[in-house]
Amino acid sequence: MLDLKRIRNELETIKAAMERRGEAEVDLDAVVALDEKRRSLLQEVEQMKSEQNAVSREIPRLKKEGEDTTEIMAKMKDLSARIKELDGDVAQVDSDLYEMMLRIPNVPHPDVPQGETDDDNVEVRRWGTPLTFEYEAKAHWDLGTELDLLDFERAAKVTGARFVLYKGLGARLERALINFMLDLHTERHGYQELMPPFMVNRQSMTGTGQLPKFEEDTFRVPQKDYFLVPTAEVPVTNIHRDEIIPEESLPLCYAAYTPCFRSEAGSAGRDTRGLIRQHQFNKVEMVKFTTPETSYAELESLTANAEEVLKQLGIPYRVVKISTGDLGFTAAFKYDVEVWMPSYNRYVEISSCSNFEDFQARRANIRYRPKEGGKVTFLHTLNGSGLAVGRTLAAILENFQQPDGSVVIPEVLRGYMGGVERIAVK
RNA sequence: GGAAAGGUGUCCGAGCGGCUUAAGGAACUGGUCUCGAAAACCAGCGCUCUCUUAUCGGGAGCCGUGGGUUCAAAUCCCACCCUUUCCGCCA
Repeated sequence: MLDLKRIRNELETIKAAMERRGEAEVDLDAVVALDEKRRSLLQEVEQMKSEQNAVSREIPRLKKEGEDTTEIMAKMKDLSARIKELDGDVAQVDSDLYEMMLRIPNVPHPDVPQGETDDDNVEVRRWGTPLTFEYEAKAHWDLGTELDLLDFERAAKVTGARFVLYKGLGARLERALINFMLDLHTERHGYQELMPPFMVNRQSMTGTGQLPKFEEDTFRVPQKDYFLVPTAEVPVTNIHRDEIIPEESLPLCYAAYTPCFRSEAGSAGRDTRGLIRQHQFNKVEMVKFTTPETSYAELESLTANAEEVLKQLGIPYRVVKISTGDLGFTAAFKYDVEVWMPSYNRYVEISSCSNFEDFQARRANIRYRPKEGGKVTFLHTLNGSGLAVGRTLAAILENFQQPDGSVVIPEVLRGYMGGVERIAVK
């Protein structure tokens, strides 16, 4: 959520920012008009309340002195009724304004490249060299099926489309990746491991920005109005909702594994084969809470932490700066890490590392108390995948496939795989 | 699912219609004392909105959430949420 005062005072700047995002539906003039209406109502009703309070303070004294208060009481009853009426109007305006504010996206950082789609994202660096195959490289869904690691058909029978059943060494490899990533981030990168609830309430989903705008992308549990987590970002960011954190404790760095559930509404027909786009997938997520001054430096290290996973695995990747058209609702700035995927013959997103600045902190009311006695202030939140596990497994199958149809296991994973060095057709 | 107790500021905790402008601690920030520190003492110290604004200052609201009663609600009533304990069920 943006700062209403900022919209009021820097209207043209914010308008330009929405323009940059290509957000035509955001009606900032309506927000400003409603804000003005709210403040004029407030002035009126607060003046009345002030009078009510003053008179109410007098009543006990008058009674004590034996004065007749029936006339005053009658007047105050009238005033009280008018206050109640106006309070109702204020509440209505407040809630309308809040609903509008919840649907306004974040202001992009000035360094975000201008663009309309992901084609306008800007590559910032590459690591590793994509392999050239002497033969036709197989896609991970074929490799996974042939090696009996992945079973899409039976997953469809058990549940439906866009689910997968991991089998044998496939399940083992998925689990090995989760453990490897968590160990790397907790032991080497200084994150605290968390295992949060996999369902969250509506307030949490609103706090991180999935709601109210993107409810159709979620899986909802109707009995309790809970939501299956679309990413660990939601439960982990919300653990500090409505809290004030001493600056000495910052930055707070958490790493968490969760399955992620997404309905992928509007993605019909895209990436229908394989592990790339599933209703349920595993992910290790990194989340940081920082001061405003350090958040961009922390974003660099967060991104480096995600990249380190791929460096250790030995999979070629690149990092791109996301353009305004591809930025996403909540982010002020975002890097994507993309792995080389031979079957796609291009780089595919495997991690998004975002700085939300104070956008989520405002929604979720997460603040910090400055060391030097300053005013309690909204902190900055960041997060990034470290990494999407299913896509990592897919990248391993494709990048480490051998001419005989087997797949070599990256060295760093072998300890997690009971020493298995290669998965071959039985 | 049933029963009981409870949710108060950064933390602990009192208050249960108008002597509350939310007591009292703790923490924190100044100051006194000290060679220095600790202790002690003195003072300051909540959040949100709003008016006026360079500041100072004024007003309103905030005691789990939302309604209601009343001239007046932390306090009374209703609904809901959460926590703890006990019972039931259960991996």
